[in-house]
Amino acid sequence: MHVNDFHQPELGLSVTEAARRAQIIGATIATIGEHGYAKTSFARIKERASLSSTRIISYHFTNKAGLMQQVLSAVTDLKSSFLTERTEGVVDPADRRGMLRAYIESEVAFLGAYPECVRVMLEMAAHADDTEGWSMAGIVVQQVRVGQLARQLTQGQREGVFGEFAPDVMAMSVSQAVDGVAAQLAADPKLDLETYGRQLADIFERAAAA
Amino acid sequence: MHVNDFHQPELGLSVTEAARRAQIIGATIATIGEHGYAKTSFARIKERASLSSTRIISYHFTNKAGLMQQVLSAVTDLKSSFLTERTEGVVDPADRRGMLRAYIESEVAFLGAYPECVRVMLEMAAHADDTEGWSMAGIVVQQVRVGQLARQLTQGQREGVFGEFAPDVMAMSVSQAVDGVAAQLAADPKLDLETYGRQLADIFERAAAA
Amino acid sequence: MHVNDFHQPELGLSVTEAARRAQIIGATIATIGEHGYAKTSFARIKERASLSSTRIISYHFTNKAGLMQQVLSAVTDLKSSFLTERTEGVVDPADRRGMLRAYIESEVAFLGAYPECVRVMLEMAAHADDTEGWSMAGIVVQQVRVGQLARQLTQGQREGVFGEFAPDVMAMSVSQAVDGVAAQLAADPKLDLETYGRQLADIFERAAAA
Amino acid sequence: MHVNDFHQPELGLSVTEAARRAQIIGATIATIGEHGYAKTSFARIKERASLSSTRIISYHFTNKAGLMQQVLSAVTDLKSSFLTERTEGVVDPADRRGMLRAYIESEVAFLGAYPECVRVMLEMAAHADDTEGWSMAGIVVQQVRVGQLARQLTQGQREGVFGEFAPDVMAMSVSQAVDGVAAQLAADPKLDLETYGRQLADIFERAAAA
DNA sequence: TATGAATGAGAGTTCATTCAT
DNA sequence: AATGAATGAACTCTCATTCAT
Repeated sequence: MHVNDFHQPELGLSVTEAARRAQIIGATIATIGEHGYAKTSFARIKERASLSSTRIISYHFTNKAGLMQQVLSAVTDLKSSFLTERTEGVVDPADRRGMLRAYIESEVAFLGAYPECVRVMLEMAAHADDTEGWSMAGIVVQQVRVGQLARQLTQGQREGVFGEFAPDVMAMSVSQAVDGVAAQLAADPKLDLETYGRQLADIFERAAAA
Repeated sequence: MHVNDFHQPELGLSVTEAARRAQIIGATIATIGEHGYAKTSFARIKERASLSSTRIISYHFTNKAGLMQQVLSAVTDLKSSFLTERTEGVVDPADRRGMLRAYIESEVAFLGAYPECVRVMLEMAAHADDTEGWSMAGIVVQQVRVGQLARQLTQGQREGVFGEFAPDVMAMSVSQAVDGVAAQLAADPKLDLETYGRQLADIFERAAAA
Repeated sequence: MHVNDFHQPELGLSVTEAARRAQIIGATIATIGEHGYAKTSFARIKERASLSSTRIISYHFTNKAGLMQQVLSAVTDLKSSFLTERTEGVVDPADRRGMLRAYIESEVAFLGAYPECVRVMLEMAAHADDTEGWSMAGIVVQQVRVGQLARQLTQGQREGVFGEFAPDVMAMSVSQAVDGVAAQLAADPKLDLETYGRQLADIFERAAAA
Repeated sequence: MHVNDFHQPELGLSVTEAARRAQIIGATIATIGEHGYAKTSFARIKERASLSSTRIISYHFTNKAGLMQQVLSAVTDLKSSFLTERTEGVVDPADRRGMLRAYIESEVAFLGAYPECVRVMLEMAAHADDTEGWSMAGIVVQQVRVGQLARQLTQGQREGVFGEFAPDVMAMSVSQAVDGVAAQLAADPKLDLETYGRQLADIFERAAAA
């Protein structure tokens, strides 16, 4: 799956509902990625998608909230399919240490693969309260992931693989550290993410070690 | 020094330049704290400060950017004086482990003492590119702090107090984890910050240990 | 073609894009004509065009600059078509003396026919630097005309029809004299333009004579 | 007399009423000269004169109109003294042809000597109706001069020195041509004014010749 | 499936001026 | 001779949305 799945249809042709929506969503992602959420207006999206008027956006989506909601799910879906594709079958779910490392490294890898989407998620989380009417259901997915990580950690402690620490605090720290890489990457796009991911995993492996 | 130093003078009275500015800055902080940066307009600030018109804000500050700049320094100053007051003389600078713990715990303590200010700093960092023309000098101060932490860690490694890890990655993780607490606190204001701070320090102490 | 091509549609009716634009442009011309450029605000235009709000102006034109640009071309077009209509075929282009006279008299005639438009051109030239972003392409058209006149004069000199003088200085003087008539007319609307034009042509004919 | 008679007193020192007024008037002239009348606000004048607040301008002048009035007389006085100084005793008032040439050449010379002042006069004439309440008494002076020229021309015709033409039309043309040089000079500051003035005088001399 | 036309609300900013002292 | 503080009015422009067809 590629982010470029959201893109311009042949110009002038009438397009199916679905394609138009995808096109607009794609343009919105690109716009947020470049200018940030706050400067992402219908007008700007219109330009990026080469639409004749903003009216067509209002037509396909009930609301700005509605559009954003869909943008969020698109990005979230992309991420979760990326992660399952990358993790599934690779690591033994019973291997707690391996799961921790896999969590960190795959998150960092996603960052490298779709920095634009990461920016979008961060921006949307930061502006969650902008318009009333769009729940952060997508963001919640993230929190679920953090919750899962916490549970894995707790389990690992019971099994004696991990030492003593507050599992939820550790999970939060891991999650935050990963988010921090995004900022780092934005500042320096040439950052070596593989190394960075490994070093991050090293750190938290030692922190969690028995 | 308290955040409440910024407050309403008697209504209708003419007030000194400095007092007015402080009042407006205080109202701005409160407004950002409650509604977020994006919804912080002159109109809203006016209401909170019980001013007769927004015009008076434009009178005392060259710009919206100018106002925000000053808000940022106010908050930054408050934080740095809080931290020095709390850390100075308490910990031996040569005690690397102690410094790491002190860093984390004092940051978390600040969070508990001035949650509003933390919100402001986060919001402003997120909207740094909103209006061109206001440098994020204040935010840079933060980055300086992270840099100092990284140097402390490196030094500790040379002295054999700390183990092997990438100091800058560790420093970033610590900083991010601390920021994460802010979100945590916003979600659950009854969060026991002292415990949380200790647990966080524990985690990173183990991660850094020789 | 008449300036009154720009005018009010029935009130309250929805109108085509083109008609609205023409209406707004017309109202703008009238407003500049009456109050001058500096006092021509969207609000005043709105009133003259009987619009419900100034918002509709921003809707149809990207900018104030954009509107003014279009006003300028409207007026310029009007003038150039007036002039060609009046000069074309009437004077033999090889008759240099006749061309000089035709230039002066037709310019003065335009002044009489569309004093409002002349005011607009003068005002806009005077405020060319008001808002950055609108090139004075229309004004340049004027300069082109002066350039053409200069060339005609030079040619006439070569042919021995005209005497010795600096052609560009002469052309500038002619052009300026014509502009001066506008002010004269504004001060005394009953001024006999035909006579005035003839006298002006007489003067420059003698000045240019061999 | 120099335009720089209007200028900054020693900073910080209390200054006499007259000096302050001159300083402000000088700053206003400079500001109009550089930015044009429309962009000449109290704020801009304040900056150029290095005043602490615009309030001081309101203090020394009843009005914006009042200030402009005085600016106008300052400039007008400067010009008329320049002209008398240059013309007086040089040309025999009975020498009509000489007077015509002197008129043109001295006006052009003034232009070269004080381009800033010329800009001011042109700008002010163009915005004569900006603020109600300031008569263009100064501009009228100009018109008086044109009137005098017209009378000289008429007299010259009676004496047989000049040919047949409408004296007021000729006078207006001369006056306008001279103003045109200002624009020319603004476009190309290296323009050779002496030559230009002579050529202009040549043209009108021929136009007026018997 | 898509448009054309319009809209109300609100934004920040600049302006010359005035009431005090 | 000068200031500090404040002000009301007007400005252009952007926003997401809606009524028609």
